[in-house]
Amino acid sequence: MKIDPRKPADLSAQIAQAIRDAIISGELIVDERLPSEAELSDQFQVSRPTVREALKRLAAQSLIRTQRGASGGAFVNRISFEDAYSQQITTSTLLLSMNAVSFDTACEARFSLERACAPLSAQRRTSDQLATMRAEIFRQAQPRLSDEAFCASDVTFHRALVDGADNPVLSYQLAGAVEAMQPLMNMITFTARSREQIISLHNQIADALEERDAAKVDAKLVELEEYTRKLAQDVAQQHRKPA
Amino acid sequence: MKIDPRKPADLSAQIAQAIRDAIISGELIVDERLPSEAELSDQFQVSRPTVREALKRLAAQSLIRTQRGASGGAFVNRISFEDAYSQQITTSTLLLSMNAVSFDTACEARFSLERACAPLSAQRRTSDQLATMRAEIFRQAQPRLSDEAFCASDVTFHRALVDGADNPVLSYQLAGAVEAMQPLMNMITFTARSREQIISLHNQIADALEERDAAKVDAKLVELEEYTRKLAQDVAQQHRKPA
DNA sequence: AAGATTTTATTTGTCTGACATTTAAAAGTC
DNA sequence: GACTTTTAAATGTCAGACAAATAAAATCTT
Repeated sequence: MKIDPRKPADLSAQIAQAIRDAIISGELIVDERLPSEAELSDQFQVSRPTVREALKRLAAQSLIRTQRGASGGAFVNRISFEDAYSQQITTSTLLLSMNAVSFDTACEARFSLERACAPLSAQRRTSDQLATMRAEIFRQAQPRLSDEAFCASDVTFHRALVDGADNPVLSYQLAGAVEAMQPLMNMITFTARSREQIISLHNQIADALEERDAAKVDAKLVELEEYTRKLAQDVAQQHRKPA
Repeated sequence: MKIDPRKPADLSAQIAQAIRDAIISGELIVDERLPSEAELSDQFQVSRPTVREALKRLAAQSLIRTQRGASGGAFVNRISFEDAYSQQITTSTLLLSMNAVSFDTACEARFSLERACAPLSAQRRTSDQLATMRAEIFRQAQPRLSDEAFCASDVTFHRALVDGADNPVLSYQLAGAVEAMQPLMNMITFTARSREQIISLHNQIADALEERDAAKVDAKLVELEEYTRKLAQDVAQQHRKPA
């Protein structure tokens, strides 16, 4: 692990990159302890605060964890699916909100990915997952539910569907797409009529999963996508010419 | 933005989270300048190094960028698709390598997602993207190509397919899945026979895209997935009883 | 000798104060 | 008015110190 002090980039960024490369290449393995901050400052010929800034960068990416005390230090972290989820959700959410991604584009991506899970989910869904979906549908039918709570329940429903595929890699990839849509969905005002429609489709999706009918799940997801996009269009139109 | 100094977590982590929340909630908007490090240390009642560690954490997530000099400072960064790609690839790659995800699981996820793009790509692919795919197929046919280079070309081919869907959100999500598979794919030794088979399928996929035949693209992707999994199984079997 | 307690050493977390470097704006010069 | 110089503000880096946590070693007690 070497750095070039003449490079224009910040030393702490260079050091972080050097350690990151070592982790990715397998030179440093999971749970291995890095040299102490003092040793690293010697090794890279920089001060301790600079080393610390580098380590904090890596900690922010969940690449290392630190522990105080004797026999403490910085350890290479095994990135868990949990860690990866939350990072992905943060990034995806900001990516959509900051880059003026159209509702249609996001919606298309989300439903395309979700439909990719549908056949697997139809095969493998557990009764627990089906029960979760039914419970969320029940919650969605409560008339006093706020729009935000309705959307949150929608996310839970769809995550259960995705988890039904029983493939953690798929679940991880989808987490970003499904959750990142939520702020966009929150812009929609759901009328009693539109909620009824969505709940009906949710019920049909749950039915299809119960029957393990992949084609029907797919068809209903297509319907749901179309309906969702229509709702968004209505909102956009009302914005153009308000009452 | 407030922090609680009594909390067990590191101050720099708390400060980073407070600023992160402010960005996510929209309290801080893109290109807005954060207070200077000195001002932040006053505000949070901590020292400048602690503030700096917090800022480096945010910089590692591409949430802020910094600029030196007068009228410099830390600015809220617009997360680009580029930034998000590279972060996602790093995370996905480590996630797979560190968590003993089986080849089958990763492969299933990757092809499921890719098949989600196929119908859109069949509709929208440009002739440029088709040309890229043909060029990569040509490269793959070079007999002197190393296994690593063959895999790299494979990634380029499949990314072109995904980009054909003309949906940046989909491309972003897929980048992780496709690229993260590469280290796993690199474990496969491609014989002349298996390369021939893969190239043949690539050609048929390109043909199908040229004809805008979504069903055929899908079918060929299924074939390719099956063949890839078979190759991996052979490798695993050879490991069990080596020559 | 075994177990409980205290001490000690190590390591990260934090602070203070300083200097270097970069950069844009202000001041000065022709 | 255009160019040059100066200045001020901000981040980047350094050195040295102390605080706090923690595990291991040493000591004490029974």
